[in-house]
Amino acid sequence: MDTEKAIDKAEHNCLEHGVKLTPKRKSVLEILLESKHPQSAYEIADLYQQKLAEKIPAMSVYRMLEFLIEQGLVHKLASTNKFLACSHITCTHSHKTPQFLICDNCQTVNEIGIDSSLIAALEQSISDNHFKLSSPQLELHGLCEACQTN
Amino acid sequence: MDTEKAIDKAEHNCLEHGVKLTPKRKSVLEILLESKHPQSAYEIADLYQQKLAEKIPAMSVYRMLEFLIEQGLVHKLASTNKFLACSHITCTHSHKTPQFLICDNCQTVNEIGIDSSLIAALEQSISDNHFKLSSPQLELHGLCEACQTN
DNA sequence: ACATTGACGTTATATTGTATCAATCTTGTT
DNA sequence: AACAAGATTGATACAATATAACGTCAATGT
Repeated sequence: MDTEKAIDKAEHNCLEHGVKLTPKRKSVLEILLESKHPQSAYEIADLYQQKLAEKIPAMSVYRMLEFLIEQGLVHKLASTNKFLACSHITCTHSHKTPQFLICDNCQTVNEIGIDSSLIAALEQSISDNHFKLSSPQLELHGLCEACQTN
Repeated sequence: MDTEKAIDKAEHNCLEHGVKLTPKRKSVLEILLESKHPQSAYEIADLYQQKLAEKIPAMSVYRMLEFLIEQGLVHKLASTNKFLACSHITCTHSHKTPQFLICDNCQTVNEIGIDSSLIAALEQSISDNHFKLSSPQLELHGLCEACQTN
């Protein structure tokens, strides 16, 4: 994944929405783009300090993550309390239900695109229960290809 | 939902599996069965104290929850860090993928049974990504029927 | 220039969860 | 009954995650 391209896209995106991708916000996004695995807010604070030789309060990291999540640039994994850059930042297609395959062994996460007809069927099944989905996000735990063979 | 019947079933269940549903574990399960909403571990500790006029350490609550989850009697909602009794304790059919519709307004949770062919398709889509699911659990946030109209 | 707003810092505190070791209770066996 | 072994629970400490409240400063528009 091309970090630079993603950052460009993110900046463009923020401009369009009339919000600011400040240097610190950008750094946090960069850190997540360069991370192989999802990171906790405190881990991000550590990485920030390593990378920029400057301390950052966890409180600030949470605020920046909140911003990035609002802009759809970052996702939070509720099941692990960690954060990761949206892997579709550079895509043109509109974002829908994010779906994550989380490897419980090596922690890598695959943000997949489940067949949209499947999602539609799922949503139908849900609306049959008279329920109105807000932002569906599927987090599925298991083992990735590499970890299955070990 | 009939608490007593569920407790009976749970006891039977534990007997079959050669594990013990101790009085405290039973109390924790009762508390969840009688709760309208999912509860955090610390909330359960408070309810326990109210109900039994006896303090219980949070650590113990966590252990009892762990036990109850292992027995499939309780679920943990990863997205909210709360616990709830499985609403299918008294059912005879085998338990599969638990799926929760969580109302973000009133906190009620509906444990639904999504069409099994749908789940099968979802799992197919996942195995197409060379991923091996461990215990799929879907947590879907939104608004329940009652809260949509308000 | 001035007021307003947003971004960020600072501190404190709440909430959720785990590690560790001691005490107690069960159970099976002798 | 007496004992050993294991499971259960208590007690204490602490780690990890998250939010609240308030202050400062800079950017922005009027």
